[in-house]
Amino acid sequence: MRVARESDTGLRDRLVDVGVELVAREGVQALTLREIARRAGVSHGAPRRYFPTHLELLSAIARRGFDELAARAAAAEAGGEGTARARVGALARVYLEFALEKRGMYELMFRHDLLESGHLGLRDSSLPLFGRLVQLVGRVRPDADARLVAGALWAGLHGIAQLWGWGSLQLATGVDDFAPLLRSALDAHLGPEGE
Amino acid sequence: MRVARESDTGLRDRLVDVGVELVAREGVQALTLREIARRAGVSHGAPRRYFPTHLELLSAIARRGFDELAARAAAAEAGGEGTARARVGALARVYLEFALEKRGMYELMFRHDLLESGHLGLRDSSLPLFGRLVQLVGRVRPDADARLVAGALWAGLHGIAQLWGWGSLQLATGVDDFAPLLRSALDAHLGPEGE
DNA sequence: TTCCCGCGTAGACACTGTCTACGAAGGGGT
DNA sequence: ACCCCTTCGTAGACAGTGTCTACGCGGGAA
Repeated sequence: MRVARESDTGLRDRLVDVGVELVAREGVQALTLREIARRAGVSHGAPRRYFPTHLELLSAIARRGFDELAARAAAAEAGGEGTARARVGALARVYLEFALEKRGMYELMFRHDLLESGHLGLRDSSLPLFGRLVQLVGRVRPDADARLVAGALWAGLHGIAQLWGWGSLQLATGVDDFAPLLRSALDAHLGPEGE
Repeated sequence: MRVARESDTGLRDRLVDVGVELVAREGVQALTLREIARRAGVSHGAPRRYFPTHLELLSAIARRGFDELAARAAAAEAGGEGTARARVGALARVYLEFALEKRGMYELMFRHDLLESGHLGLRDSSLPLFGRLVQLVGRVRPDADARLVAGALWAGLHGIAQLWGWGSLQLATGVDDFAPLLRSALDAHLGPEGE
């Protein structure tokens, strides 16, 4: 049996670490199997023992992203007071900030062609998050179908993240800050701020 | 000089034709330079004379998508009567139907990493379309900043197209038809249907 | 005829992901 | 103490990719 020393993280985790670092620094297209192996200091065949396929390694990297997003959302909710409306706003802001701050990772997380078909991150991390959103939306707008409104709101956030992320919305709308767009989306789906 | 016979489309157009056909049939990942050349019946080096780089060929293919989307939108508007609200709804429906009917093409059109950095399609085809959307939105909601509302609405449509396109929204919301989501988004940004 | 030039061919190169055979290292059972 | 055996990483092959370069064919122009 192999004894695990304290600083011995194991190759599996090291590969994912390298991937997270790499996608943050150079983007999705840099996440080559061989490049990750190189930066981890092992041969190009080594990852195969832990990740039978390139997609599985990418999926493991993406899961880190989903986990961090969930953690950020949890942290935002931990400072617990405020109206439901304000909480949705905080959640949305966290979401957009994550997407725009960690662009490469966000892109990876939503590149379904690069991830295992199981939609890993969604079921494990995003669904609870979406459930929480539904819950809050239901409290803000008891009149409407909360899942529908939450779904449309999520789509709006995703669209803003994506389109803003590479400049289309700046070009189209002429604004240079995404906050007004976020406010517009929130007002639209939840009603104006003052309730 | 070379005489152009009637059935002689020229290799350049034939390559783009093959690409459009291929992306519709097999998806973005099938749009290999060599595969396109193969299906066009030429050697793998031939495309290079017309498209110095793979990205330029993909961009030419994507432009066809932008053009068709613009054409569909124009056709929808040609049947000219109806309130501004109804026109926005028609435009939105056209957009979503295009995105979900021609999934591969839509994916290509918004894969900025595969397109020339000039964002060709946007400036030439999408921007006029967006301008028209702004115009209509301004008529529906004279109170608000039309560009902001139109931007948020476009983001919502894009998000629905993307997330619905690979099943996330179905999974999250539990519905199996995107029409309610579209209606929810339209109602949110434009106010309920009955004006 | 002879030249030239547009157009496509064919091979090389570095790179990718996957597969397979191999070797080093170390603990457990006898 | 010895051997075996499992674990883990190495190294090479293979088919495929995008790009680059040298080459040849073929038809209009001089």
